Amino acid sequence: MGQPATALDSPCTTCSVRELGVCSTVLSRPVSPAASAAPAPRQQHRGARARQTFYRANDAMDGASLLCRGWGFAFSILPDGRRQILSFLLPGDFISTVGVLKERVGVSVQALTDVRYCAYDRTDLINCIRTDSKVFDKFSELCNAERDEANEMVADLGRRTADQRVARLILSLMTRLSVRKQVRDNAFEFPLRQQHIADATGVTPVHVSRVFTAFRNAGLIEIKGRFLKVLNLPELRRISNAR
Amino acid sequence: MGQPATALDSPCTTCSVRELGVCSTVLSRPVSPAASAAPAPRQQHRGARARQTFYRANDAMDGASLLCRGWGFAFSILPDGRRQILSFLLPGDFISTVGVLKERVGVSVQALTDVRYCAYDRTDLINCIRTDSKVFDKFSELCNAERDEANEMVADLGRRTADQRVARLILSLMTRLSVRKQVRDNAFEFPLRQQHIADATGVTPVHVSRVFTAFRNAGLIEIKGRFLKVLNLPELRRISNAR
DNA sequence: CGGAGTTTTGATTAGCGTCAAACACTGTGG
DNA sequence: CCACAGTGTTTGACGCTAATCAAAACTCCG
Repeated sequence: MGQPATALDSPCTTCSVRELGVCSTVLSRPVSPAASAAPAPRQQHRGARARQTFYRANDAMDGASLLCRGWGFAFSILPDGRRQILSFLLPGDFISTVGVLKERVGVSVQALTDVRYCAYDRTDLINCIRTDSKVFDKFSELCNAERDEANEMVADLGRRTADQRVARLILSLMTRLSVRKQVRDNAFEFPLRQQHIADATGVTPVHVSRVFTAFRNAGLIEIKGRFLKVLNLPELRRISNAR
Repeated sequence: MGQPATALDSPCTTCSVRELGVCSTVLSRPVSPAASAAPAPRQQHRGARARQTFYRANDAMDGASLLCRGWGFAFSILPDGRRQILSFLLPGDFISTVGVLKERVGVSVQALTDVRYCAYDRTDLINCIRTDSKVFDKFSELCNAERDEANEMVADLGRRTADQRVARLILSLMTRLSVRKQVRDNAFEFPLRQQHIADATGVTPVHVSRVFTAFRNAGLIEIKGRFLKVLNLPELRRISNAR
């Protein structure tokens, strides 16, 4: 509900340039020759404070958004009020890929840290996707990747133990951050509360604490400040696939 | 591995006409005037016997397929061999919507009953999607629906009890069949074995049996032959959302 | 230093898995 | 028509995973 601070509304110099990975680069600068007909979609930067829910399920989204800075997560709320986190969003991620195509989506999005995101004009964006075959391909690829992740998540929740799910979440975040060059020495920023992990892996916060304690005692991970360090990567990998 | 019987290879008169719902109609006959430039994608009908796995994870798919007749399911196999069913496929469903765009997908597809499906040429189909805005919209809509279902499934597996998941699966199938006019008097074809339900809901077959027994004893459902009848719809709905 | 949010720990219990055996259903060949 | 095999379902006994409840400890910030 609260308005983002003015500092967060200022232009974002990093967005659409390099750091966000391929998708934003492709979108902001049409790369194929045939694309000159389609101008880059109009964009507008916005910010949100940590803990702020900046998209609500079934609210009209005025545009398709790309996360520029900070972490977020997409979630849905069950009728009884419990929360299921569907995905964590890292810089460069679209806030729901298929949401690009649709005004109203059934998920909400909350900022985990202070974030900045870039809202593209939907019409422009769809136009761009349809006109530029490179963008079309890129976009299909993103849809596929998102679907693959959703399938992975279904398999995890349906078939794996709490230990495995937590291990896989850690590894999955590490891999994604690694692509973004944000892992050094097996350590990376980790702004998640145990409640978030619980809501993503389908267990209770209490049990997440026990799993973490077990992992720590086994010398697998170390958490200091808002950083997580993997101390025994092979073993964590083994656990994540075990059984 | 076995070749489908010749009867299954004969032309499918129902496909692409009416019964499959909007998607095939749109795809087989471009509806918007602007679409005359894009011919309907080439298509080829094929069949598979019940239990046959007719697409294997990461095999090259020669085309994007639409299920014409019979039931199937998409699944993935965990490293330890266990199976997670990702979705049940009913006549008119695309076999993985995003798979339309990609040659190799990470899921396998098996026939639940004898099936007939229609393989569209991928290049033609993508062309059609890009050229005809109605098809593009329809396709986006299908992607969105598929993503919504995946999200629902994540929430179910992460947050609901076995009773709820089974109830929701039954209701979800009933709703989808209802749209296809294949529900009469709250009863519908039900070719699933309890093993399938177990693999879809993330429980064991033994427990599925217990849930079914409980539902039967409570006068909620009745299973005869390969048909399922819902006897107390409001109560089944209540259970599916309870807690 | 106070207070809210978060994590840890312990005790108990519910839900579901595992194992094993019995039972039912269907189609096959004699 | 029956025997039999193969597949699928039901039932019981028991054990383990993770939920629940409750309290204490710890952290972060004002």
